[in-house]
Amino acid sequence: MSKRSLEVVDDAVVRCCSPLASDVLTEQEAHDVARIFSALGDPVRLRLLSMIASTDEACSCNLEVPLGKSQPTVSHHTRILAEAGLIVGERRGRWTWWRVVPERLEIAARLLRP
Amino acid sequence: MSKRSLEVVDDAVVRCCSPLASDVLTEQEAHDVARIFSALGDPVRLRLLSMIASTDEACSCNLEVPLGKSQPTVSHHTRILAEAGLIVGERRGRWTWWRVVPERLEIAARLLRP
DNA sequence: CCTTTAGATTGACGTTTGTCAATAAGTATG
DNA sequence: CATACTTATTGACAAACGTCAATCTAAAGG
Repeated sequence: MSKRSLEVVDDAVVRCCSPLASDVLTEQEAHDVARIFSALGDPVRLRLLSMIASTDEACSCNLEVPLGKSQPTVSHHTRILAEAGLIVGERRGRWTWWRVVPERLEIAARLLRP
Repeated sequence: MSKRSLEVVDDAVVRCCSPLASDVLTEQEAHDVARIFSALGDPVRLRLLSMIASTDEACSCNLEVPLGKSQPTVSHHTRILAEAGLIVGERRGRWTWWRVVPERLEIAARLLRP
């Protein structure tokens, strides 16, 4: 695991993919995109992501309460979203500010819709 | 569990949702959409889906070999995709023919891209 | 320094998931 | 019916996941 948990761990998928119906995904492509979708495949993470997406930047300190999850749990989920490249965090002073990475969402969207 | 495993189990999500950034997802919305994304969140299922999407209809008999998975495993994955509403299966004679449900993919896509 | 605060990490736990062998169920054909 | 064939289901098992209490790390302010 990377020393800095905030960065995108796997960016090979940036070049991925044609729409689902165009070509059969290779195992590598499928593996890479599945990482994005499985990060999206949890209700708590989806709400987390929509909270971050609804503002320009969101501080972790504002996410815990509305989610109704413990601080370690929120941290766990932000980590997974970050490792999937869907959000990036920037530490400023005491707080970490999160924002979405639209290009990353676009990769997933492009697979689902021509 | 439904008696007929081929039908869509949960279609409440058909009305879902605005793009991620528009509003914070409710728990119910998040739960419903997460079901779609988590069905997409496995490499084998993604390849399965892209195989089906690449032809009008795909027979299970043609999926096993290229996937390199056992017959029960393929059946398991088609079931999960079907329960997420992403594919529907129709039994014709000995074979089951699968096809994708584009409106269902569209629900997921609309969440990711305005 | 010391204290406080925000966030990450660790460890433990029960649950869910992906996989396959074995078996059952449904369908065509002799 | 009996047999062969295709798909679904069951049961088992290891691996991965979601959760939280406890702990650690890093930053700010006195």
